[in-house]
Amino acid sequence: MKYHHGNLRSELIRCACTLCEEHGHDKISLRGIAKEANVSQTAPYRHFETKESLLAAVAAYGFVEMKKSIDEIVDTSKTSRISKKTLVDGMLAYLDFAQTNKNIYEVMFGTVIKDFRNFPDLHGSALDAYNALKSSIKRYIELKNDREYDEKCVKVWAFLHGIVGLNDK
Amino acid sequence: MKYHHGNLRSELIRCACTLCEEHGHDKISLRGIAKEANVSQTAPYRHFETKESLLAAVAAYGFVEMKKSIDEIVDTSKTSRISKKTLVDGMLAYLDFAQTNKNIYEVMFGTVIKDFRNFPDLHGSALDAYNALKSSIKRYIELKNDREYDEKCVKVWAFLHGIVGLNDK
DNA sequence: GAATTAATGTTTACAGCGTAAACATAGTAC
DNA sequence: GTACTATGTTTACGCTGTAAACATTAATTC
Repeated sequence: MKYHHGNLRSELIRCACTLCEEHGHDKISLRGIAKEANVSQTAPYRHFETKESLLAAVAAYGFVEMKKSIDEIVDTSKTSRISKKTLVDGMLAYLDFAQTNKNIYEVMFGTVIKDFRNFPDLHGSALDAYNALKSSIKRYIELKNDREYDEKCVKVWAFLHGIVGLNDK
Repeated sequence: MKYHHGNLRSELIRCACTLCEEHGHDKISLRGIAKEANVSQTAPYRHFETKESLLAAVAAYGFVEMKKSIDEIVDTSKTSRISKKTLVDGMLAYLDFAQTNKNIYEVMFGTVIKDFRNFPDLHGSALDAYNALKSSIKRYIELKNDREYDEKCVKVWAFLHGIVGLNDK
């Protein structure tokens, strides 16, 4: 085995995602992730300042995948009208993602990461996911201005997020 | 100082609530709580099987307080009609409680407690809070049967919970 | 009321955690 | 080739949840 891994950073994120989804974010340790990647327990510190910032990368990955899920139903690059069914399918895609990636979803929306602004990548990919939902709303109803789309989008997102949060309770 | 505390159990819950609301559930330790209550670090184990079950008591306390908050606006023991404003005020009471008790709310709805059914008291007080919201809906609109009230109540709760969850994001 | 038992406290111990510091090795630039 | 930088390892520290053994007090039994 060679001393330098080559692409440890992305490998760590991959391992973290796998272990997180398998056991939950509160059951995984930096040491366990390092072990899974076959490196020493402190190797992650060459790529991530803290455990939180590795989990921020996990969350960022989650938002990218979430956007993909929505995009597969409603192509956000287009602007033509969509049916109510398609809009609802997009929302169901959100719920399906949350259910399939329960533990990563928890990292994305829980209190593990205290402030998204500390992690620009995460902040960016979260915004992308938000805009995917907003775009699908734009293609469904006509509103006066962007502000109104934001208001509608936040309501929809809150409802969806609420359903996810109350699930199994 | 006497050897036996007298009412350590409730004192521990009180300390846990205080420290939790002050620092967040992920920043507090059993040892810290024990120290706050002026007992040895393992004393809590005479009253709680695990840290999780002490936090379950914190969550239960939260639901009791939450029900109180709603009850103060909409007396759930009565059945007379209420105005839309009163209903909305009840919902605002929910949001206000969540904001004021941010960290305890996190314990109530987060993944700290894996399964409410492991903690009958918690399960009961959560149900009481749910029924307080449901009662206020009953006093506002007339629906066909209890099932429909449940559907409506879940939607309202999901929306409220979603708003709380997306706050500061 | 003394003896026994149960309840509730303390002390000690252990393995796992995040992470800081010192050190080792490998790839890059001149 | 030599210096520098990036990226790995080893070691160490204080904190954590909690198990086990022990101490003290309260409750129960006779």
